[in-house]
Amino acid sequence: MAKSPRDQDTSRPRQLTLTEQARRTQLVEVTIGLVAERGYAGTSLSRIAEGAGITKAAVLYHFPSKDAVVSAAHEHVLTALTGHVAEAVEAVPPEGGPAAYVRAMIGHLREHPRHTRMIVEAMTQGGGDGDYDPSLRWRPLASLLAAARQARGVTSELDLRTLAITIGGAVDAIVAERLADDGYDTGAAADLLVAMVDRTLFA
Amino acid sequence: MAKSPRDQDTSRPRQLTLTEQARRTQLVEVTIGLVAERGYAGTSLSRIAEGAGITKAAVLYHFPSKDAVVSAAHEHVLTALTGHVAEAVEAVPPEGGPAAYVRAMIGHLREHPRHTRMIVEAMTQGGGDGDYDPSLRWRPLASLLAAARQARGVTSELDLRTLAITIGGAVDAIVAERLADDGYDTGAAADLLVAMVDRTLFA
DNA sequence: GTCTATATATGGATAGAC
DNA sequence: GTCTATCCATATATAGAC
Repeated sequence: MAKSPRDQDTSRPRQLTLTEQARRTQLVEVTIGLVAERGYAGTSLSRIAEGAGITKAAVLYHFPSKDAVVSAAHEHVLTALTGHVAEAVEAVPPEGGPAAYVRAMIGHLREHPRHTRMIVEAMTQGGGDGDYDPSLRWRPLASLLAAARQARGVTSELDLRTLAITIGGAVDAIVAERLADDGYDTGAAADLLVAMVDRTLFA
Repeated sequence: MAKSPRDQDTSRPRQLTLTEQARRTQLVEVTIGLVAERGYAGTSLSRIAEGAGITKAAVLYHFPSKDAVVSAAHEHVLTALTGHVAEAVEAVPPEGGPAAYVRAMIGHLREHPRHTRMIVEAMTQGGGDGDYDPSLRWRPLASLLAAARQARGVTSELDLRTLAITIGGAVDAIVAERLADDGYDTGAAADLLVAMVDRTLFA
């Protein structure tokens, strides 16, 4: 039996061949698409194989299991999202951090609607990983909120955890609405959310 | 083969026997529990039957299909939630409607954590129904917001659709956080959310 | 009203040929 | 590197006995 690329010795990382890379990328893309339109439950090994034009066994040559394919897809969309948001936040002064965060999140998910479903599913079911830890999401944002307040010299009491959780949920809901209605103006929605947040944050 | 109770002539609705009622109720309860702890995907006919102490075939005697069981469970939790919230909203003057809505939603889901997962799953995958229509959720809330503003005589421009969507997402996120952390104070969270909403609504 | 037995489909995964 | 063939588990659902 041929050795799977995943089984290679990882101590001296080897360059994947171009075709291997292409296949893996293709499989990840197909998986993202399937999750987007049929949901996590409707994404089977058979359909992934079918979408890529190969057999189930061939898929399992490139990845050790179905969960590994889904995890790779999950990681891919998450990396893209966090990278985009981090870049946007770092490009503005601390006071503008929260606003940049909100606009980058909504903007990215609006531009990549196929990624959106994948991310949502990953949060509710832990798509391949163990359980999802919500604090991974709100803690970074809470830090951002604290930094913004400090930069403005605001010292009043405020539950930043709840504010961060609230913002996260609001972003999700706005993106979901956009998914259900192409005509929904996410820019205006982001503006309103930012206004609410800023008023609360700097009060 | 015995006639299923679901196959009866519906033109003259018949009283279900007590044992039938009890079984159906039990099956719905078991299903809610399963969805709560194993998710929608992990809720199979076998496990429902096992949980109720009967066989798969027996379950399919009381319901025409597995999806019918899940739909019934879904309907049950949704009816309980909307009933509770409607009652709370009607008990206060219009200006207090939005606050009552938020507190009732968070309070109910906090008191019935097993229902929560079921409702969330129903929204993301349409648990048995077709696709979920988000406007079914935000439209009633938007009306509530409009009524509150009118009662206070506020006439400024405000995107009530986005505000309603935002509130819904925030409530979901707060409830989810509570699910992940028993120590999270949902009362304080509701207070903060209500404060944010009222400030935006009556500005 | 509930069971046994069975039909049938689909899922993920493996062994070994080529 | 990909395929055929196969295995095994689990799923929903039905037919008919009791």
